[in-house]
Amino acid sequence: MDESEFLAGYDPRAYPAVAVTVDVVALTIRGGGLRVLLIRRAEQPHAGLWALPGGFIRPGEDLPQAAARELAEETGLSDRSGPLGRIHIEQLASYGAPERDPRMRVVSISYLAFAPDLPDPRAGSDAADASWHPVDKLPELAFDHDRILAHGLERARGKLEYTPLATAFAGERFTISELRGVYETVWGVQLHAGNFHRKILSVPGFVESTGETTESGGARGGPRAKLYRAGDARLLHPALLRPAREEQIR
Amino acid sequence: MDESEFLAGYDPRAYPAVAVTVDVVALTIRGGGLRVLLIRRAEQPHAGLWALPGGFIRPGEDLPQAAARELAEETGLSDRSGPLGRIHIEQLASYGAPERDPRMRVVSISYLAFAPDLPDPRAGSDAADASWHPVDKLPELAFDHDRILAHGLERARGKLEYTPLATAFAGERFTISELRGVYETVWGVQLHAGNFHRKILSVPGFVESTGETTESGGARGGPRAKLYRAGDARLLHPALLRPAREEQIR
DNA sequence: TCTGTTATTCTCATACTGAGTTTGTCTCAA
DNA sequence: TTGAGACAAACTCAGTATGAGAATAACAGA
Repeated sequence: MDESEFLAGYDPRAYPAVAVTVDVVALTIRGGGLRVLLIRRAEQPHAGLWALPGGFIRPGEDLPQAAARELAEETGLSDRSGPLGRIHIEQLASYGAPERDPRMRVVSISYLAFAPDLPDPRAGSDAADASWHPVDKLPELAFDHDRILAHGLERARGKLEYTPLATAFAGERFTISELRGVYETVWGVQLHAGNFHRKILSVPGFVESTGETTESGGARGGPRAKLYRAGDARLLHPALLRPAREEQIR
Repeated sequence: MDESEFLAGYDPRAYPAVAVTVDVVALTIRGGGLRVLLIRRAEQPHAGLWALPGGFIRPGEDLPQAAARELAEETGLSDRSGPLGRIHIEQLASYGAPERDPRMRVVSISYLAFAPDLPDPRAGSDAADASWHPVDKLPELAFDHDRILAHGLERARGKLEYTPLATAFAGERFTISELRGVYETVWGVQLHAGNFHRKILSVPGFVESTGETTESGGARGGPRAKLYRAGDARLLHPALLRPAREEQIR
């Protein structure tokens, strides 16, 4: 049955109401680890549990717009100005299992956001509490948000392979080592510094030199590092592949 | 605002109704080309235009289930039995621009389906007409279905690179050349037969030999080809990359 | 000044890819 | 029956990419 034929022949209000929400998996790197923005639920069901920020879409509001608004409400930053201007947001997936919310039919469209070290979230009027949680030490999550988050993490890890997304986690200017830190943090593996360095500089358009170096060497020694900024590539070619794990192939 | 806090505090029925539909981009290979299943709209708006099969989700029905049902209704085949048992269905993306349907707010969750040469669709009671259209010679489509279809095609092309999806377009048993034909059709490029052959056999778990060969040589000559079936790999490693196009990198 | 750290560059063996060639089987038409 | 062309399969070879390790040099801190 075609959607519009349905609409022409039936009154949707005669069907049980369907609520459409957006949920945002917002990732940043803080304190040396990958973290996700969670809010603590104030109301039933699942009151007291942590959940992804999200909410009902508003009339006249597009989906990506709703996701940006939800994120802005939690971080206190506007999408238009300030550091949030560099935030990357993309659609992740949709979840609509009939019983995922015990009260009514809720279809949730999830978005994935990446950004360099964001400020502490402010608990809005609608959230009891909000904070950045290390993804490797998560509390129990409300609804099916653990599944959504797992999906977001896997998407983020995959996207580092063939897009310059890692630069979105770094500052405006960064060193190759900082970029390597992003990969190591998100992938949770150690990379060979020399090979990584060679690879980054050999992928066309990934990074471009600023001609500058850091003000001083590293905290524990070492020479000053050259500074780079993000290049103009939208895809990395050849891709920067994770070390293959046999278990994910079969 | 969290979805459930919203729900606890507000009556969703007080908001304008939101309709949730699924739309299916069903792809198959027929007549030497890649084709998509389209139905001709019988009702306004866009009556007479072609559209992707889809429809309203039903109470108690999960999203993938709704997509499978819509596809089954158009093809006349059940997902549980027959050739449709081998169909691959995955979620594509969601579309919810406020004005994408002129009558009311409609959020559509699109699904992508691949299958070997499917039978002719039967026009259901709800569709004026249904048929497989070559993707390189499309009619004008209703709503934003051109965008959804373009997204589906790009996803399909990408998935051939790192998953054994191509085998879902081939029959139960196939030759390396047939598999190469799938890649050439979906990607729209010519591949080097020798290199392709070497590559397919070198990727662990992509295909496994049946020990058999075709009954006779090709229509225009050539030796009998060995027959293979799909292997147990879920990811291809190393991946089978498309020839890089500069324009998609920058 | 000495020691340990780290950025950057090299080396070298192995793996993968693109392009072309070789061998032998098969269909079709003269 | 035979020759031409088609095609599966395997091979060659040069160019490129990757993994592992080592070398070099700049720098922090003791």
